[in-house]
Amino acid sequence: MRNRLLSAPCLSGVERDVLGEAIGPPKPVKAGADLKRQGEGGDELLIVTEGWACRHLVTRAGSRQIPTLLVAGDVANLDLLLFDRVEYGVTTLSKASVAALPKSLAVALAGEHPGIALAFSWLAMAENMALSVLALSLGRRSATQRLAHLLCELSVRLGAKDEHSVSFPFPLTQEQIGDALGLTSVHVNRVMRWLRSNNLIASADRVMVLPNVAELRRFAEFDRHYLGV
Amino acid sequence: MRNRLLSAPCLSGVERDVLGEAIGPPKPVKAGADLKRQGEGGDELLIVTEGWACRHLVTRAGSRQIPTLLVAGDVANLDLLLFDRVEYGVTTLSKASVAALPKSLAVALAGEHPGIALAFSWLAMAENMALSVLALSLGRRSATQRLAHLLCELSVRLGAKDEHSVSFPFPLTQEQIGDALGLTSVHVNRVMRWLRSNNLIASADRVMVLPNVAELRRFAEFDRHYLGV
DNA sequence: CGGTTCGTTGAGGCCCATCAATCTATGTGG
DNA sequence: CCACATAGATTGATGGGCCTCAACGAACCG
Repeated sequence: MRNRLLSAPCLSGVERDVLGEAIGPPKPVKAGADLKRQGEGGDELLIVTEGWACRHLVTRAGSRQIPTLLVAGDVANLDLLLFDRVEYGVTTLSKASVAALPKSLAVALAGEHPGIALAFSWLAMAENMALSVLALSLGRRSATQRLAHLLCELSVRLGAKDEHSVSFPFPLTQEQIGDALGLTSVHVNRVMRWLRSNNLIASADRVMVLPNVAELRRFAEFDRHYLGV
Repeated sequence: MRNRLLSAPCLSGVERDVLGEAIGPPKPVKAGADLKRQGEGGDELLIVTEGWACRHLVTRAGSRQIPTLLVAGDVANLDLLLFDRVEYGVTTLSKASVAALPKSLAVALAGEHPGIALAFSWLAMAENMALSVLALSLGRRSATQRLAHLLCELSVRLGAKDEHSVSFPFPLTQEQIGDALGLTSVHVNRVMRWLRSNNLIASADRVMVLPNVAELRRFAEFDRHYLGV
């Protein structure tokens, strides 16, 4: 089972085990469940073990932005470790399973094991790079490139084999995609049509197919280095 | 002298001193100097002690995005601590002074002092929240709100007194502002004109004046909580 | 079978980019 | 000290990418 936190390179074998055992058992959650409201606190880190979730922010007018999509193995609210409140909400986007790591326990472990403290840093810095690349997308890329780039990123994060053609489960609605890309669902639809008609994607039922990953990456100017992989 | 890293709440007094003494002396740098190229490595953390700098990414077509403006006290390339290469460039935007903290020394200190390791985490997570809020701006806010929000953020980060009217040094060109907001310099100019004609800003020579901070914040939907202050 | 969510498509309009010109400020060399 | 070059600010005209509004179809579900 993939776990982004446990895969930090700065963890020793012992530390990895200790940290792994501190994480509670996964619990099933419905789609569309608000795990955390924007600005709330809480006393446990949430780890998505199955399905999809996201962090999101909302303007007063009600439009939503998803800075981070969360897939199996991702930590939802890492910031909570060192901040009392967290400025984003966490919501499931599909049926999912979520495990908890008590904040106090995480802090204690970080104090005892330097490698665990570094693992938290590592994860935070990795998210940092991803968010910087997102800023480039949102600020400077066309809608088409933005979507293409997101799909390239997800194919890597979901561990798809690096072959000519790639496919992975993809349960998001076009509205949710739009919220991740700063677009409306209507425009996401048109952009997907364009990518499909150019054989860069071939979505089926809840499954995304990238028939020619190399070309899609070239088109999106995707460079996987920023994912820390 | 403000220092973002040393102001982490998880540092003990001793740790703060130890970390402070590990940082080298500030060295003067010209405006527009490339301290680090996109994708480069390096063996020292850079800390801006005076003037302005930025992290930036560039598309193949050459358009630039600045995810983070760096002012006095900010760490430029924190990610370097745990990653071999860093996916953004660092450039000064004005005449500046920059101090260095050797990477190996920083890692060693983090290993000996849990509080120092947590301070790195703290800073990374704080940047994380700022980047998430940036994503909301870039994805969902109008150009005018984006600029207003940036100015509100800078007034807080530069430590301006929280009075009815606020002013702070502001040496950026309109092109650099555009790169931070995902806009062209031409449009930045028009947006500034609009804000000026509505008495929300009153820029003088290299100095930004916010005559009515409360109203500007309301307009920008600015909530300083995300800055971890 | 009716209701709801999501995908799809069209028409029209606005925000912001693009291209281009002018103006000012700053500095530089003769 | 002036002529000139350069960078940045300002303004106009035009166009396009994406939003908004609206309608309809398709899939799913109780």
